[in-house]
Amino acid sequence: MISCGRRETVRKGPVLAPNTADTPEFFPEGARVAVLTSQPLDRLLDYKAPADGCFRGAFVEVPLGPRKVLGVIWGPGSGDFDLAKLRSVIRVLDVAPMRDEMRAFLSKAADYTLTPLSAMLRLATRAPGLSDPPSMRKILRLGSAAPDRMTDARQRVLAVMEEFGGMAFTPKELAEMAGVTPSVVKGLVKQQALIEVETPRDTAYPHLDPELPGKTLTADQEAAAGALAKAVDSGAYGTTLLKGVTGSGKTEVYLEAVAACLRKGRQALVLLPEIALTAEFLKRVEARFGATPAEWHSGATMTERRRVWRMVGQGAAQLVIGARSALFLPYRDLGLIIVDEEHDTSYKQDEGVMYNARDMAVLRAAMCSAQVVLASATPSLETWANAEAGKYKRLDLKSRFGASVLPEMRAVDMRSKALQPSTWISPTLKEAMAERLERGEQSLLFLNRRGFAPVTICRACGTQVACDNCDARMVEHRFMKRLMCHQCGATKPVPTECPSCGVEGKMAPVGPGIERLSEEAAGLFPDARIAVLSSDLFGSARALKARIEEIAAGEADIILGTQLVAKGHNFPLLTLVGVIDADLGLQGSDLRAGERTFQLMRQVAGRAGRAERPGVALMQSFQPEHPVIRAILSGDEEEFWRAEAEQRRIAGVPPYGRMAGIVLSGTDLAQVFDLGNHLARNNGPLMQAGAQLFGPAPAPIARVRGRHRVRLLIKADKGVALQDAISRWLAPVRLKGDLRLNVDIDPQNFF
DNA sequence: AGCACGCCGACT
DNA sequence: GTCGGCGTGCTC
Repeated sequence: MISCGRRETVRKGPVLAPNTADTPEFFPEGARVAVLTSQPLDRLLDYKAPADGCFRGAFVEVPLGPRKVLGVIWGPGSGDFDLAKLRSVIRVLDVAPMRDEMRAFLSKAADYTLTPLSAMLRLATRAPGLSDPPSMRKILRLGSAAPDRMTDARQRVLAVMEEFGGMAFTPKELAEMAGVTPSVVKGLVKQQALIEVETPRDTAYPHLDPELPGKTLTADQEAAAGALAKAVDSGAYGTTLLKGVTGSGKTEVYLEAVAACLRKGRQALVLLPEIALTAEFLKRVEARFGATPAEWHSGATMTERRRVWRMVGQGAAQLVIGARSALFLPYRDLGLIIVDEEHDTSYKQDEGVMYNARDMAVLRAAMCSAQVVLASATPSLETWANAEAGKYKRLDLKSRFGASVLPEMRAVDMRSKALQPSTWISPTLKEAMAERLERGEQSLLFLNRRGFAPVTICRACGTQVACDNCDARMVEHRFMKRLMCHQCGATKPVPTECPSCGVEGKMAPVGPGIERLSEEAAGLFPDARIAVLSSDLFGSARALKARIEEIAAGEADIILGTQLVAKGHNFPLLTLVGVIDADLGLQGSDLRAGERTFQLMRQVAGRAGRAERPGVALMQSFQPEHPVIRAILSGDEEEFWRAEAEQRRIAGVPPYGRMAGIVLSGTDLAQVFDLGNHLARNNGPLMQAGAQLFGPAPAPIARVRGRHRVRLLIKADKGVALQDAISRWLAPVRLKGDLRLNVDIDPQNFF
């Protein structure tokens, strides 16, 4: 992460032109107002407006029972609550009020995801200290008085102040800069040669300059950038699919759209998968605009979050680079949303509020007349189909270096290879790796399985060790010398005797995991520097990113990675990608399995030879004639999408039909099933809407953390008002005991 | 989400 | 008798 430093240019007032489009309704003292609180109540509460009144959209503190909670003035009160019991809003908070378009966005998003509005508000207020007054700090200014006696040290301090005229320093910073002790500074303050001024701790983000020269674009990129800029200039809503293979310069192109947006005085947001939000990326943005933008991600400190939230609301952050939830920041005038790697599955939140940030970006943009750019080398079928149907515009970027830079892609037919037991690197792949090693280039082996071995089996009775809480098989993790459940995280020691038949010494690891693959690679190439990139080997996203940067700089010869490595990192020395098991994910019940495999392989393949050196991608497969594998190898993407689209159309599944999942869970299986059966029997609203209901059936992972899970699946035609039917269907449900019900509109994971 | 209210088992 | 378990229900 790049530190912006704390010495920002002091900037008074918002960077953007004042936005006076709407003047929200005012409620005088004592008027009845409806307040949305962040408490999970799922309805508005009436209060009396505070002394001095309040505007619609104001963030307020209200009494709720014995507590004070955060809320937003949503509109006039409903009036059906006893006036005598009505309590007063305590105070209006000192933050930018919520804009009408944001209120509308949260409402629509709540309706779409069937999530209580209060949960949406919580998503939109995930910053600390909103109820506190803006935190202040003391900074120093040059005073008018001259010090009584000029000393060397004092001279140095004043020189620093002169030199950095527009900058704000705390006493400590100034002392450090001038190389003097704090007491020198203190002395100058006492004599009024320096004056202490209280200023808000949260300062505006440095100004971004869209007029700085960008990278030289090819004619192709120029045309795409021009089209995006024109769309942004229109000031209207629109969505564009920006498709281009790795190395085609998508980032440079969409940064020009950002530049157009900044020129217009509107804010821009670049959404990235969390893992792609790297220092390297921020450096590219800084190089284009001359300063670092605001950054929003899960690892941000409280202080950073507060500053981003407040400054975004004041229009004092022109550009936010952020993960999924940056979509819910209180932008003052959002004109452009880039969703980079739009197909990435991490855009779908699978816990709590289950939303797809890609879809919500389109919704938000439609509500605030902004443009959306969905960027990807391998778009999701939904996006591809929307472009086909003309709902989205589509811009295709050719590779900057011509077609020749696409790596040579070949399948390694594993049926003809007689591999040693418990080895997974074919001779073909081994040979290619040896070549790279000799030339000082990097190889990457991709295997989407964490741990050492996915299964531990008893060679005496065939029992597979399963988790005590879930029905999932436990994965051996040799680095921590334990078995782990990837569903609930429970661990236990690797048993020496079979938990089922009791026979000693017959427990054996079966199948490959990334750790085991690294042992094999180390055995084949004892002198090579091997790096393993698996999410469970890193304590923090920061540590992982740091390691990725080291590797990119050449700190490894062989990189072994899980899903992580397919997410848009640039390894300039990489010229070989080996996909250990290209068949993983082709089978299975997930309707997007084919698409996922396709994206993953394309993207992993895109790693190879991104720089000047040509790359090779080898895919080890037991079914090299499978349409997905063949589509990848042939390079004919459109053919793949057309075939996949046709299959989905026939099956009536997204994007040609609508789906929703209902997951019921609880500790008592019978109770969970009872509820499932009850829901299935009382399915009137669904049937009236013409939807189909499947289940209840045990969810694919039937037990997680000791809770039984039962799933209902709803399928409907595209035109059906699915949310409306589901909410009418579920309205009478009262959950007893520890039963839980989760609605997942457009499920991505079928778990 | 909290927090109170309330209705049944094992203690002084 | 009463202390406290956490199921149920309310918060303008």
